[in-house]
Amino acid sequence: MSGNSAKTTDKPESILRKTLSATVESDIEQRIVEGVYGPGDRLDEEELSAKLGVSRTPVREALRKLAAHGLVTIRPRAGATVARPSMAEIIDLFEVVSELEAFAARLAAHRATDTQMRAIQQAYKACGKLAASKDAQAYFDANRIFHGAIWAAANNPALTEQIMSVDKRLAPYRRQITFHPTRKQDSESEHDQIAQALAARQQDVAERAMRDHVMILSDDALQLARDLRI
Amino acid sequence: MSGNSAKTTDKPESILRKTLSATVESDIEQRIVEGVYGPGDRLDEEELSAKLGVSRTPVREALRKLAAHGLVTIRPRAGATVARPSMAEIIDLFEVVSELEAFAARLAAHRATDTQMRAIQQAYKACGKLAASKDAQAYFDANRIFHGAIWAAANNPALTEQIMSVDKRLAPYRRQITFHPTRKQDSESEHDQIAQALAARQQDVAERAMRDHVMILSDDALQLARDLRI
DNA sequence: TCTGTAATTATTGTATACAAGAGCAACAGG
DNA sequence: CCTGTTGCTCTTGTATACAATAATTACAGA
Repeated sequence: MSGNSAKTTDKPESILRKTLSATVESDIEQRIVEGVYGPGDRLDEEELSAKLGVSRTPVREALRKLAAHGLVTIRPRAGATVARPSMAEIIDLFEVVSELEAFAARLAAHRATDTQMRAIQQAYKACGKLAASKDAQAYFDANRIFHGAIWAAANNPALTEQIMSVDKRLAPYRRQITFHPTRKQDSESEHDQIAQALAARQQDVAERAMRDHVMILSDDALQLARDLRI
Repeated sequence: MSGNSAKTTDKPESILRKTLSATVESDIEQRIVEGVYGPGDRLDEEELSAKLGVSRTPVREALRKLAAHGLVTIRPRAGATVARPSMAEIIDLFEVVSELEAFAARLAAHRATDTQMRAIQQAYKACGKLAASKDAQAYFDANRIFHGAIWAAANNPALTEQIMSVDKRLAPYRRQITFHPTRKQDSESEHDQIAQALAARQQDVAERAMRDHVMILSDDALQLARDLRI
């Protein structure tokens, strides 16, 4: 058994043999990331089990896993809620993710295969087209694909995992930004710098551009959060 | 020693209201980090529940949480085992943690309070004293305290959390190194550089020194792993 | 009306029972 | 001797029952 485990592409979401609990987890997670359940919302076990058509047991296990990832807060004997990080925590998380993404960009500049590089450039162009459009959700998704292509090109699955983990926790706050009309254009010029640096395989430039890009996003998110009194 | 583990051992996470599952989790985690259960070892639910004096339910929840942290691998319907990352995955994890620790060092150089700085220097000295000693475990612990003091001085709890998470997964491999006699001396000169840079609040130097320190550790760990055919 | 306390309620934490699939062993056939 | 199949066993996955406690409400007294 220890022989050729080969390349078990250890994807976070890889569900080879579907167990119920796995689908329950991704189901709840999706609702949180998509904003169906917002920060602070109560996650009643019975309610969820009824909604998902399973008993409390798999729901509980899913909630525990999500809590381990920081997406959900569980207070003993007081139930689970969608995590509601304080302003300070949000700042900290953005700081971490900006560093990780910057590192991913550096690695990508160094290690991206030709195929991966093409994927990045393609995702960049797709973003550009949607920047002008009114469809914020489409741009949000395209943006995610662009970043995801860079994470993949870093060729470090553990790094990707870490970034995605932190990113999920920030999803509610990033989402807000996307709906600000001016942000998309600014974001595009930043994406342009990143894409160019990567294409030229300039590690330092790519790293710095990515860090700045995420930090600007962070500033905007925080400003918005402040305005909205989150 | 099946006796009740009412003794709250050294737990970094403060548990306000102790629930059984919480203690079960840290109990299993401790056994993994301390090497009682090594990579690949099977974690039988019934066996653990008997050993810990609880039913399967809390054991299962604990295992799920540990799996979420990457410390345990769960294959559906095939049980849980202590995670056994491939060589490639170990490299990736070291790469991530070196970057995170380097970032923590940078932040610490910038943000450490005087008290925090004193704690770092104190931990550094404690390491130095133990470097010459034969007590590998004591040095291992002192080393952890030194690094922990720097993480704390970065004043970014989210970053500390990430580092600790990755660090736990690497514990079995780091542990090996500590028992290599030459490593301790080398490590000390590296610690010296880090401590000096922090004291002088030189962000760039501290960052680089820490990155190099962890990467050297990584190289040694991998060499050793290779020798031991892990 | 406000406040502190006590009973109540509702939800979580844990244990146990049952169902279902994976792994193993015995065995038949080559 | 090896190999593929078949049935059994053992562990996990899920459901449900019960216990314990946090939150809420009702109420008495100021």
